[in-house]
Amino acid sequence: MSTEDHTEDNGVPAGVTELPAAHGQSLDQASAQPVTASLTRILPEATLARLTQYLRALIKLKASGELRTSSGVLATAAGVNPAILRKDLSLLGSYGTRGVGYVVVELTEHISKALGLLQQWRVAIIGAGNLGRALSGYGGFRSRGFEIAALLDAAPEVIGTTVGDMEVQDIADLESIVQRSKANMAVLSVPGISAQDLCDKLVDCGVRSILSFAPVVLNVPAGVNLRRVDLATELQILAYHAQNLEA
Amino acid sequence: MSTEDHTEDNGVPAGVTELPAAHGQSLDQASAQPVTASLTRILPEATLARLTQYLRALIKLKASGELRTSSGVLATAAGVNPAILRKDLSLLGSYGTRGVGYVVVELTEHISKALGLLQQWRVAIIGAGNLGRALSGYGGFRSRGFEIAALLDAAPEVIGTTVGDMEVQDIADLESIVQRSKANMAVLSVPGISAQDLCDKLVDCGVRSILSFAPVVLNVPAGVNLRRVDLATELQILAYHAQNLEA
DNA sequence: CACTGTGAAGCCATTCACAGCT
DNA sequence: AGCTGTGAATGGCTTCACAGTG
Repeated sequence: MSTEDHTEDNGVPAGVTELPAAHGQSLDQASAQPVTASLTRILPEATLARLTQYLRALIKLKASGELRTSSGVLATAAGVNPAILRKDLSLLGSYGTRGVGYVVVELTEHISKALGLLQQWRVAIIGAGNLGRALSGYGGFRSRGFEIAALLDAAPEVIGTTVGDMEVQDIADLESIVQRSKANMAVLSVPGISAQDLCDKLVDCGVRSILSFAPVVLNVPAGVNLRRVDLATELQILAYHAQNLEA
Repeated sequence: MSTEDHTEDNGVPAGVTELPAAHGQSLDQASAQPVTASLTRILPEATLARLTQYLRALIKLKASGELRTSSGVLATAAGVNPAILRKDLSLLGSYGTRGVGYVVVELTEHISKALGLLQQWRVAIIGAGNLGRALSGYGGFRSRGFEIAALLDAAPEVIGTTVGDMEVQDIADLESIVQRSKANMAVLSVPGISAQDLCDKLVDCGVRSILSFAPVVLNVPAGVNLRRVDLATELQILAYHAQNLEA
């Protein structure tokens, strides 16, 4: 219905974390890594953001028929420098061949596995305003293992309408809907004023990973992953740089 | 028309930068800062993100009638620790009073000034899909010095319709519209496939600050500010942490 | 010979702890 | 007495440069 909703592939970085996280393990860097070792240990946040970019770049390369690639090519495609790409990948294990490079499909799989994209994630979208609708129609999710499990809103005139192929359900039934739909992630695209309350409810019914677009500081118990994207913040940071560019 | 579009105040951090920027000045930390010194010198990206949070917290405090505050209170409201808040503020100058704290309105102004929010920014939104519409209706922008200057799209059935109080204009006329509307910032909420082309056009007609939601790596000449927010990346990072939380 | 994998160096950001004011 | 402002210490991430290897 319009130009947008960048349904395609490739893209880019983002947020500051927010994970009060108390990851169980304290040791990483175990001595032996017998290759293809399943558990990847803790990856730095910055590395994670870049891995998603490599993944996009790889998918593009595969689509254009490339079988192999190198840190130089991949780095350019992902907009980073080759050294850090190699360092990032080395944190996952040694999946390249010296003097040659990386096998596209192989590397794609290793990164997907490390990121946890081999399992299907079910996302409940809380708030069916424009942002919520944009998200529920965003092709980039479905194509990467994220299934929209439910779409909720509080406004009577919105509840019961359909967005894409999803019916908007009543936010009042959040707990039962989340349980029934087996959602294990949630996106909060609601006004700041209701965000904390809904966040608490999500946590109560077992959701441990939440992406919030609400412009408020949210408190979550340890063990819950919270990421926030703040649109006004983005523009403000841009304004700062714009101001400083002016002669 | 629904629950979302968090029109209110407070909110949170976000993105990884992307500024190939070749900021003129190399010196900062000049010796004397005669207070209220106009030019703030380069602020670290991480500090910028937090400053926007402090600003939100301050606006809330003001709204609830507080005249003064302290690093402890503000830090809690912004979700950071007091030490880094003080360090951040000290980069702007010494606007607090030892033993007392900060005057809310005064600090608000200093931060606004540092961020470049005292001038009016005019934002062209490129792409009037759900995301573009969500952004153009986002109250948090207008209330912070960001005026929506224009809303463009390519789809014939969308051009000419109104969104809020804005008429959607034809993206084919981008150059003239940007010039006439005096837009000095742009938001790209278009499909990845058209993003680079539109980005180039924006740069051509003088826009030097761009916030992109398109899931592609964009190339811009030095001197242009580009920030990117990638929704799929956010979920993927969350997936990683979710996977690692699972016992 | 080309390209990966990685120790070491360098840089940036956060935290600590306390001196300096009011 | 209390809270700011900041040097010093710490920790994490990035870049460098090269040894290792097919």
